[in-house]
Amino acid sequence: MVAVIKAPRGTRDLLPGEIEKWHYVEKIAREVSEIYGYEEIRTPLFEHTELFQRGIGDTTDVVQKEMYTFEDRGGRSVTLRPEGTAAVVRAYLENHLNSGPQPVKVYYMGPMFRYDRPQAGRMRQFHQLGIEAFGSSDAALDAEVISYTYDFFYRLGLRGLRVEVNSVGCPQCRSRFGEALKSFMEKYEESLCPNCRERLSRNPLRVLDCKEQKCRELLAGAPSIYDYLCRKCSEHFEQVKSYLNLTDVPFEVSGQLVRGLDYYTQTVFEVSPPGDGQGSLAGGGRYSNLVEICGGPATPGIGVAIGLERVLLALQSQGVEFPSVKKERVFIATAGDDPAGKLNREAMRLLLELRRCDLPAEKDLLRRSLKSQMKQAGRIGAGYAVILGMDELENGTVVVRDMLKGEQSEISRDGLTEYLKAMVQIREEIFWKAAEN
RNA sequence: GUGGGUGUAGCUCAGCAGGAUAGAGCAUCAGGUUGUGGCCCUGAGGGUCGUGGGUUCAAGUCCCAUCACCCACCCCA
Repeated sequence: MVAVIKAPRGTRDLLPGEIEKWHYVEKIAREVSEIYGYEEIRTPLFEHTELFQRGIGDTTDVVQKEMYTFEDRGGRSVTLRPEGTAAVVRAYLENHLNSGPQPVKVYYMGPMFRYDRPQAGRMRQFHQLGIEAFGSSDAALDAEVISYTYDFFYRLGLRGLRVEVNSVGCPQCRSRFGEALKSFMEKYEESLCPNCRERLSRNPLRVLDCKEQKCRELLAGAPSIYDYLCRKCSEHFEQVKSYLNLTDVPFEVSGQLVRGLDYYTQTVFEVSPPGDGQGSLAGGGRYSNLVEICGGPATPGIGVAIGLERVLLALQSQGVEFPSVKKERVFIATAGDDPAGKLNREAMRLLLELRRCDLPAEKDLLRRSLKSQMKQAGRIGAGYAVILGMDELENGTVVVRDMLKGEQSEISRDGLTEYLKAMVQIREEIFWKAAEN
């Protein structure tokens, strides 16, 4: 036997039993998006490599070591999207959404790809829900995006989340602050962790969220970003906080919060699950230059990306129950010998008839014994079994067995559909009422 | 890219200081006399013990390498 091929590292299959949870999360995502006025956009799963290099930033880890980049047969360098924002910006420009009514508010949901080493809540193919809003730099929009994120989590049933908000200012504020931070930290260079020494020259702001104890202690005396925000950025941040206070989002201001993607300006935020687990559930912020970087006119934008695998993990660890809406199913079984295939043909007719009437129905597909068929009916959770034998065929009847009660009765073949429809409806009402309590 | 852990049937695991045809529970399939599920009983199928080397009279059991998975770091969702 040849070896079975396994799914590539960092990818996995979502099987029946688990996929229903995804459907539920996706349903809530669409509902919240609609309520907040975001419409769906779908962009390709791969783009020209250059889009991500320019959009995300050449110096970021994502671009430097995590991209799935390859040449297609035409010699073009393409990359499996590692995140959603750059592609949405591209689509916004390419489809001239910038010359339509503003703001433009869209959401996306789908797989992203990063060549990382897999671990809990991190896959090479993972899924994000995200929103992007273009054309407005109003602080109310910042609050809206954060509120959307929180609302999505809240509706799913997640509680106790930590929402951190910060402002990294515009490029001017940032570079002034970076210099200040750098000259401060350089005084203690020998006490810094090797990583931070590296960061000081490359991207000084990143030392702010170092987890090393020593670095953290030093940071206590470090300059604050808030002393370096220009008047405009400072005012914007004040407004964001004040709008946010009008919502029920329990946020905290965190001057240490820095995000790893280069395009963020001003507002940045992150949502993490309770406890000291590092992985955040969502991260986002404002990007005032990204549209320009991608070749468009200066256009403000803001967005968030939510990691759905992590959301599922958080739901699981908080013990959130998923609603299961199961439709009643009917199983058609044939009884006794059927050498001429008469029963089987009649079962096929019944099957079609029930399905035409929107009754989910199954029949035996393995030519098994009645006993096995009943077993199968029970296994798939059929509410009713229809049993058809030679006697019934001759009498123009059929036996309907209530699989929950274990009772059965013979009814006329012609009235089967109406009978089952009525029975199923009654039972669904009972389920519905039970679910209400 | 770095570090740590794990790797025996589909699943969860046993396998005692290395020694006889590698086991259990669950799952699957078939039966428990004529056309009936969920309980019970019986039986069957299913494993090159991740892979490749090595040590040994003998390795699932020891050593090395490799791969995969898990966890953590980096970074991020």
